[in-house]
Amino acid sequence: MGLMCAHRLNHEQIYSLVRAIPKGCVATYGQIAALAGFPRHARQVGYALAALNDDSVPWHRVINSQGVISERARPGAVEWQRLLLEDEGVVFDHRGRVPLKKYQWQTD
DNA sequence: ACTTTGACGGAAA
DNA sequence: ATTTCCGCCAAAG
Repeated sequence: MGLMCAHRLNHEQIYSLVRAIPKGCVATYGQIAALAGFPRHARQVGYALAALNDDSVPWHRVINSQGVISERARPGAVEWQRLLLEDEGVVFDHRGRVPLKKYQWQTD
């Protein structure tokens, strides 16, 4: 039933947290890992999202710690992600970065 | 039981 | 500011 503290970070834990990111906000890979209880596992969050095959996960709300949309193999993916974010009100700065101060999901 | 495949982040130079 | 180094590992075939 409830959530137990797992001894490893699986993809579903990551997806659950990403589903909780409010519309119009962003979270960083490292932030999701830390919220899951695995502070230095940002890369795994990227791996999980790369393997994603689930429409219910708002993967576009996850960006890197610089406020930049991370590069990936598939051409056009970065531009697509930006459009999805802009559609929900996220405004990028002139360098193509999301101001984290303004849009990062605050939890605590 | 391997081997391959990937959307990171912090520190140091 | 930019580059390099290194720790990080689940899932699918």
